[in-house]
Amino acid sequence: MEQDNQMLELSSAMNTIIGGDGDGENRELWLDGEDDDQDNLLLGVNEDSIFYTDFPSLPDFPCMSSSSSSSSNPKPIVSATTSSSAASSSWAAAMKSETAAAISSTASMEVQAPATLSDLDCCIDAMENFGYMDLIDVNEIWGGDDDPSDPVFAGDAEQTPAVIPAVDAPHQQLTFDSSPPPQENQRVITMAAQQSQENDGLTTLLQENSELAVIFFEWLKQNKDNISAEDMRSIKLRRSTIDNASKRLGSSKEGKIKLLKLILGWVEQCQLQKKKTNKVGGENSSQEISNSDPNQNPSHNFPYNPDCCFSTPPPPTPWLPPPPQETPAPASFPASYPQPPPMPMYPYDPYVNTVHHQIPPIPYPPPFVEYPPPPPMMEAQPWAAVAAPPYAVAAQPQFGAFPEPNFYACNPYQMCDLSGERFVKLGASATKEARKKRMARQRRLYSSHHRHGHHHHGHQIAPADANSMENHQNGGGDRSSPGNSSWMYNNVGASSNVVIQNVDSTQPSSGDKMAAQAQSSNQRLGSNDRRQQQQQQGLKTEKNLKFLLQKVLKQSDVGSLGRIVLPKKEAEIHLPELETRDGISVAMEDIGTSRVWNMRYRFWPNNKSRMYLLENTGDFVRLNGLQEGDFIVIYSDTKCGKYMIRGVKVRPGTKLESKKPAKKNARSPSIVGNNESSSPVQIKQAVL
DNA sequence: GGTTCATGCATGATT
DNA sequence: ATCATGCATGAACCG
Repeated sequence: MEQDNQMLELSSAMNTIIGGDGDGENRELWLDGEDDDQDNLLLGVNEDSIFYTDFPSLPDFPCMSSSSSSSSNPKPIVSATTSSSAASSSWAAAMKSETAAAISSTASMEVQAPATLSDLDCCIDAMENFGYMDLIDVNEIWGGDDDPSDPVFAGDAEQTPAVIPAVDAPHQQLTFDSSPPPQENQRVITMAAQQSQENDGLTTLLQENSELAVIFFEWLKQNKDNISAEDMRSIKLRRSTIDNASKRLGSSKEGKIKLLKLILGWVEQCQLQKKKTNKVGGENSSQEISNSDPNQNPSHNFPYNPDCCFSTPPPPTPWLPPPPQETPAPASFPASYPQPPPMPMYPYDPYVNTVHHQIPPIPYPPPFVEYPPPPPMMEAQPWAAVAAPPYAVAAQPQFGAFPEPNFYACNPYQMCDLSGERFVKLGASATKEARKKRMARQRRLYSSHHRHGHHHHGHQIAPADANSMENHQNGGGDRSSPGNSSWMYNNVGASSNVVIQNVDSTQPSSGDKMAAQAQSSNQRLGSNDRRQQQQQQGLKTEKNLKFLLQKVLKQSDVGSLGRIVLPKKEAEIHLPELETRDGISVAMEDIGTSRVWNMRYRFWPNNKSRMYLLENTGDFVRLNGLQEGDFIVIYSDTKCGKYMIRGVKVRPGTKLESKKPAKKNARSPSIVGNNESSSPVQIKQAVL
């Protein structure tokens, strides 16, 4: 509520500045009073700057570019374009020659303001999302409370001479809470005027109002480390600009205060941008790292990225997943694998072997995900090709499992645009350390694995542990997994090319040519289709899924028992070893619905053997409308380290059940043959 | 003969 | 009475 109120107030303030004509076609830009580029707006971003000193520049703020045509009340507010081209014609043109370059060359930026209330909303949403990242405190930025000292929203600012309190806090808000002594006031005015000499517009503005001077001076104090006197001399504001702004903002103190803050905020942005540019040009990204430290000054750490998500509006709500109704338990497979491949060095995979966290749902553009091809028969069978859900589907946000250190990188929305230069740097730098730690952890884990004979009772580990072990046998990016049964899609580099690797040593090598051909054909077809679909979508592959096992559902699997018997061999190979009959709980993400099912993987003693079961499958089966003859496929996501399950319905009329007697004792060899040949698992078993 | 696995059914818990 | 759990049985399959 409070935030809503503030949003309204802000919007109102913006309207005031804009002039409130509500005509999107008639938006006028000013500051220099000449720039017609309605997209170059200052206010919105600098609203932040008003609240935070040293706030990084936020060019191309989200809301603005998303703005839109649909808005009935577009509100471009202030424009301060200092991009190289515009500088010469507008803002920079007003500068004196020797100083103009200082800003124009370093402040190649566009600052935009929320154009509409909805855009503002969007901004806030985005900020809140970043708030998840602990990078900024939304409440602080937008004022969690009805803070009467809020410089923008406070209504009594004009009545109260502004004095900015201590400036120790790095991102302290400018607040007005008391009046300075008259002498001090005069001194401040003088100093401010001196600082702003050669700057007729700004000087005039400051001299006109002592309150502004105080604000200006305190701002200078706060930014003394970032903004030098030289910098200040570079601030050129034409008197006409001031006058123009005054018309919009009103000639009241409040209006002028707003204007001053906009100006100062803009200067900060420019200065910070300048510094960033210099440092980035330097080489090392250590500064970037430090700046990206969420534990540091949040206002510094706003994940600004020129190419960031803000250039693209967040996806519409259809992307939003339904709230998780199933509590997504962390994937918790004990790290125990019967035949771990030899492993000279535990490879790093940023997306695997990480502790899963439950996170709140965050809207983000779902990555375009390719799912590994089903085993041969799935696509070889005409019914499967039709009945199976598309392999390339838009994955929706998950609630259950995200890799710990790379969560942000895994989340396209929070990561904004992964191609964004700065974010790439930040992400790369930030993950370096995590990578080292992970590698060390993985080495420890792996060695521990061997020391304990693969008995990790109760140890929770992501399925990708095994995958990382397997998939990196051949080195860094090679995810082939010799000695293990799997088909993998490999996300190669950033090109989203998919490499299908059949590295299933347990597959029939020569005996089953039909299966092999079908498999090969399937992979080609599937790959091409997926690639094409992917290109159409223009999205990136985000996941590496490894096929683990498949099971044709029997009547007892889809019945009321809510349990599915898993093929023993595959279960023992691809799923963690179970020490106790109680097994382990495992979060299975339903690929079809994106729901995360908390299932239980366990076994029953059966004679001298075991019988493996997946329990709590009832809802999953019902939701997917699975029936006898349909099948499930279980994958592990090697990037995010979680299990994924897919229910595949067979084409109506060709269901296996029609070929299969209900009673096991009624099975006949011929029928059995038909039935089992439709199951890759059975094929394997038959061959093996 | 050994193994796998579908499912019948006994038992206990819950409503 | 119903449901959930888990064991036992036996058909099918394999070597």
